[in-house]
Amino acid sequence: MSQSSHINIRQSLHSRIISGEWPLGARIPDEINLAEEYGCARATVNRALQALAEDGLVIRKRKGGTRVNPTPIKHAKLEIPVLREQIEMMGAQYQHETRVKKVKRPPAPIRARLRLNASADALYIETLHLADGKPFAFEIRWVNSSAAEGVLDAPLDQISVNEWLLRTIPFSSGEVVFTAVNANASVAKALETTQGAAIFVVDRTTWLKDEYVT
Amino acid sequence: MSQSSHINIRQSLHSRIISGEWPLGARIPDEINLAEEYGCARATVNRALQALAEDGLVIRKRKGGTRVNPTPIKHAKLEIPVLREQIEMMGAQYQHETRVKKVKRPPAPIRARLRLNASADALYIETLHLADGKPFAFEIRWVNSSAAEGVLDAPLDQISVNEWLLRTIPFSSGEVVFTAVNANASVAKALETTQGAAIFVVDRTTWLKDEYVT
DNA sequence: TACCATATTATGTATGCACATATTAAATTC
DNA sequence: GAATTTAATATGTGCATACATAATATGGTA
Repeated sequence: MSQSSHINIRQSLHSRIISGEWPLGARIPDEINLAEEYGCARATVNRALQALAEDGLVIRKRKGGTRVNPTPIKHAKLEIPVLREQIEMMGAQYQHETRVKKVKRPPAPIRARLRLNASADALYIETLHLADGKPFAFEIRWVNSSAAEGVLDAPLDQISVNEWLLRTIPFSSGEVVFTAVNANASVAKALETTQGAAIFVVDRTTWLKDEYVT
Repeated sequence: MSQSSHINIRQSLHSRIISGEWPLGARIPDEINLAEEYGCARATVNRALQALAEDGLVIRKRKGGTRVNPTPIKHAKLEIPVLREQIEMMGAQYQHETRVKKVKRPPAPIRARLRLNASADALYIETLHLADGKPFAFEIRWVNSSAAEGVLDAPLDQISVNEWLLRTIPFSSGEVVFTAVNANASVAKALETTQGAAIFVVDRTTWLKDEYVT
C-alpha cells in the first residue's frame, strides 16, 4: 500500500491479467464488482481501468464491459529523450554546435518524405551534440520550413533544433516512423569513433520534419 | 463542444500553451481559477491538466502549481503497431511464417544488449510477415529466454512472436531504444525487393528482448 | 541575520451521487 | 419467425466534498 489506491488497483489488475487469471478476450468483472472486491469507489476502479485501456491492455465498451485485449498492445509507447536531458542525466555537461544551417533543395527521398514538390526548398541543419566537450551525437535534419515557419529566425544557438521544434509544433500531429541507415563515414568521423560501431541512427518522419539522430 | 468537457479543456489549454499565451516555464492559473474560467468543477480541470502533464507539456508540483514545461516533451510517445494490425488495416490478409527458431549463442553486440554473460544462450527467431501472400516485413529477433520463460513452448505458429511477447511480458519494464542497420542482402532477398530500398529497420532493445523489424 | 516551527496553498486522491450514452438483451408487434 | 421497439446494463462523465501531501511563505526566536 505504498502508492495511491488507483495505482495499486491498476497494478493488481495488470498482474492478474498477465498471470492469465482472465483469458485473452475474456470479460473481467464490472466496475461495481471490482470496486466491491477492492473496497473502494467505482470511480477509483474506473480510473485504474481507464489507465489499462490506454495502455492497450484491455478494451472497454459500454454495456459490453471490459475485456482483456485479444491483440494486446497495438501500440507500445516509448520515449524519445531530448539529447540534452540524456546527457545531463549522465552528469555530463551539454553543449551543441550548429555546423551547417542553410536552405537548399533536399534530395528526392527526403523530399518525398516531407511531401514537398520538386521545386521546394527545405532547411538543412547539421548539429553536433557534445557531452563534456566530447562528441556524443550527430544530428542531420531537414525541416519543411513552410510548415515550421519561423524556424529561420529561431535562436537555434541557444536551444537545439530538436527542442525548438518540439516546443513550437503541436506534437499531436506527429505521426512518427523510424527508419535506419548505417553510420556512414562522415558521421563516424564527426563522432570520432569507428564507422559501424555501436552508433545508432534514428530517422523520424513527421508531417513536418525529417531527422536523423546518430 | 462536440466532445466531453475535460477533453475540450485539455485541447483548449494545449493550444493556449503552444500559442505562447503562457511563456515557457511560466506558471499557469491554478485549478480553481481555471475551473471558474471554464465553468466547471476543479476535478474536471484536474483531469485535463493531468493529461497534459502525462504528455509532458506541463509540469505539476504540489504548491508549486502547474507550469509550462521548459524542456518540452522529454518523451514523445509513439506507436509501434503490431504488424498484423498494420496489414489488416490496409485491407490485406495477414500471414506469417516462422523461418528459423532455435536457441544459440548470440553474437557479442546482441549479448551486450541483452545483458547476457558470455556463455548464455538466447532464442533466435526469424519471421516473415506476409500481406496477401506477398512479403511485407522481415523480423529478426533475439529473446532472452531466461527472462521470457515459456517462450519456447508458446504457440508461435498461431500468433507472432511479437504479439506473444507483448502479451506475456509486463511492458512496464520496457525501456526501448531504436537503432538501425541498413537492409542487408539477405533481408532484401527475403522481401523480394531491392537492397537499400525504402526498407526500414527498427531495432528495439528492452530489458528482455532485442528485435529488428524491417 | 540565520534558523526553525507553523500556516498557507495547490495539487493528489478518494467518495458518493447523478445523469448521459452506447450496446446488448428482452419483449413486443407484424 | 423476423423485424422493431423497449428495457436493462456497464461504462463515461461531471460535480461537490473531504482529506492527504508536498512545498512554499511566514513569522518568531536565538
